[in-house]
Amino acid sequence: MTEHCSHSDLTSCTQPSSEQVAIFLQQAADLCDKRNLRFTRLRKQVLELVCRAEQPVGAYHLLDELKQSGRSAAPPTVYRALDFLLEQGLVHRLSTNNTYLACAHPQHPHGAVFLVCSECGHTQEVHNEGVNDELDRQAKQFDFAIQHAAVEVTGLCSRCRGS
Amino acid sequence: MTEHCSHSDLTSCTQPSSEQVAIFLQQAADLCDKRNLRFTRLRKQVLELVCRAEQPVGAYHLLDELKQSGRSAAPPTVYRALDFLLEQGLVHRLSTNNTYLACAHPQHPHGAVFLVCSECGHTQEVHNEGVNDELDRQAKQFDFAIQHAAVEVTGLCSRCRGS
DNA sequence: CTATGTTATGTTATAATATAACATTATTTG
DNA sequence: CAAATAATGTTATATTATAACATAACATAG
Ligand SMILES: [Zn+2]
Ligand SMILES: [Zn+2]
Ligand SMILES: [Zn+2]
Ligand SMILES: [Zn+2]
Repeated sequence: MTEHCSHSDLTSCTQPSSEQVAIFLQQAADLCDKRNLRFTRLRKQVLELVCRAEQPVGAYHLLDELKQSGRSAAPPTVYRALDFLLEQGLVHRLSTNNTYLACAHPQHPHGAVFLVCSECGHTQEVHNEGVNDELDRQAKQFDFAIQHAAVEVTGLCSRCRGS
Repeated sequence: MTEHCSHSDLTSCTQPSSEQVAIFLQQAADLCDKRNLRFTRLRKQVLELVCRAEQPVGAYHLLDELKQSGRSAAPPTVYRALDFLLEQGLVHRLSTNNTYLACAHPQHPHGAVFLVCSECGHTQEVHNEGVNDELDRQAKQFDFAIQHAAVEVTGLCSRCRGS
């Protein structure tokens, strides 16, 4: 049904093993190669930081990490890298809390639903065709051409409810 | 099916007639009364500005308008009023473009879908039970307790596509 | 392998959005 | 009225993001 994806067992790229991160970065490199785009050291570094984060991270958090790594970095450094990664579908941006997270399935474009815990920040990326179909239907009814759907659900994860 | 609502003919409170605005403000006053909350002059003024706006407006735009009206105003002035109106369900906040718009159906709480034109800014509030049901189902599957769902669809309205 | 154009990054400054903290005023309640 | 509570005023600052221009790295043609 979908093409092979090393992350097919994951609903999110957060908290992956080192090996999973390595595979993810290689996939990103391949994808950029295929599109004749440069997967530069900076872009790779930012993607790795996003990928290794336990939760979606803010741009200035990434900036701090870049600086700590010894690299010269200012806000445009990280925002430009993030913009590139967003355009290529390698990361998502959560507008409800201004954070970024690695995409669980960068191979194919998709509308995603994010379940964002307001307590611990843990965020689950899920792909829900029912929601997408319903939004498509709704858009058609209003003669509206969808460019991007941000579906961000805030609430409490099971762990934070202790249940 | 739903209780009476003077806005039942509207999918959004933007671009209403003066009379519709007046009715809306009266409803807001009644609602605050019922909840034993103060619908102060500032809160009323901010709600009216949001309601009269042709499109969702930013906080600093509202701030400018407040200043122009002669009132002493600083950022907290408008953010506090907006926070109150948000809590009471009288306005919505769009996190994708940091704007605020009057709620089309403040009488009953609801999950809403917003169709936001990226060209002209025109925004349609629609209530889609299919989306809500699907999100509820998805949340249950992950044992996730929804607090708020932000469903913001960016795209081009029919007018901006010239079709 | 240079010259030249293009893409990416460095750097400084600033814009846009939002909140903290504390003083003052208005409103409610006893 | 006095005391408590709620709302607003005021100043400063935090957070998020972009503009503008300089430099460096890379690609491609001659
Ligand atoms: Zn994704
Ligand atoms: Zn949690
Ligand atoms: Zn509404
Ligand atoms: Zn439009």
